[in-house]
Amino acid sequence: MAAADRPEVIPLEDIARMSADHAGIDVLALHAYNELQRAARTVTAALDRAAQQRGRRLSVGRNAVLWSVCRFPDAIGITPAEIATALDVTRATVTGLLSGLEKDGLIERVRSEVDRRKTHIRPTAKARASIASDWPEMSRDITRVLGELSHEEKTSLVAIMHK
Amino acid sequence: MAAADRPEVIPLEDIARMSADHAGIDVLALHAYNELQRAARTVTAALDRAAQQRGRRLSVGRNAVLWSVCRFPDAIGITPAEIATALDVTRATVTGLLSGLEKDGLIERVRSEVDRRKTHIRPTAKARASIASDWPEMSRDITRVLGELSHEEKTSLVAIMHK
DNA sequence: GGAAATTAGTAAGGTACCTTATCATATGCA
DNA sequence: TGCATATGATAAGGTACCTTACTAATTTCC
Repeated sequence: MAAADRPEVIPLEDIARMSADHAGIDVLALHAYNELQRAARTVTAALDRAAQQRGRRLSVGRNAVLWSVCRFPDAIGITPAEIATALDVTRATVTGLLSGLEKDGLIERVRSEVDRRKTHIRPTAKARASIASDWPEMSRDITRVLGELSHEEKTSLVAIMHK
Repeated sequence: MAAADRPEVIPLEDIARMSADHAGIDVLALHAYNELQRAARTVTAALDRAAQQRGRRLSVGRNAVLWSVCRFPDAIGITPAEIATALDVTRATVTGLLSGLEKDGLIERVRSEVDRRKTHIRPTAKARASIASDWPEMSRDITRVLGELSHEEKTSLVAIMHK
């Protein structure tokens, strides 16, 4: 296959042509959907590649949970149900992800004194160390992968999370 | 759990606080990463839910392939290797996805006359019918899920696919 | 003509994620 | 006091995706 024959990853704007071909279809929306999925997959792959060299790599799910956990003041600790709400998955899913993190020694479960049904999740010292060593590189990788435009990036974020 | 205790899905901007807590870490980048993954998952779930009511639902992978196929003039037909390049997966993966689409009668494989190693992939009449009936609803769903801002949406797209 | 490269496909396997259904425990309220 | 509800955990399963390694056919280039 000659280089000239190879299509650009996304041909710049045959969106217009497709819109003409398929009247009544929001081609831009479909394009957005496909790009969103591809971006998510590609970034994950790039992160895996980068992380492989220095060993550890948190899965997407575990990273999301740890991220939720670390967004809160340690003194309190978020609960699994709250994480489930934030991530829009079932509590069962969160339980599984937390168990993985706990086995790795990254979080600890502390039964609530106030409401004994609840468990407060807190990052461990190991998690803090891990974060201190991994997140800077990870954020550097992400920044490199996502390229420029932390400005529009933020815009993008806000728009997407608005949904 | 009282409503007041429940954290917003994404607390508006404790990003600043996290940035202060974790010097040297691009918190915005990590946030972008997590949001990207969550958005991809949430949109997929929403689409599944919407599509379930009217039956058929193309998986993310098959949709991406069909999307690639339909971006090109029928007369020619894209090749599996080109799809693999566009989607950034191996040819084996594409073969599998194409086989699924072919079994469903949505694409056909046509051996190239020019280079007999190659196969040209073309959407079938059934695919055209399917597209005509499904894509409008799907794009409507996506538009609804992604909310407003086809303007910023496009910006978002361009930024992400720029990576 | 023959070695090297390319293409599509097959085989076999693995990972990560998520779900539903069910429980035991613990609260809250009428 | 007792019923409805919330919480976290467990069990059992399923789906989608992707990979590496290999083969057969074909083309390309020296």
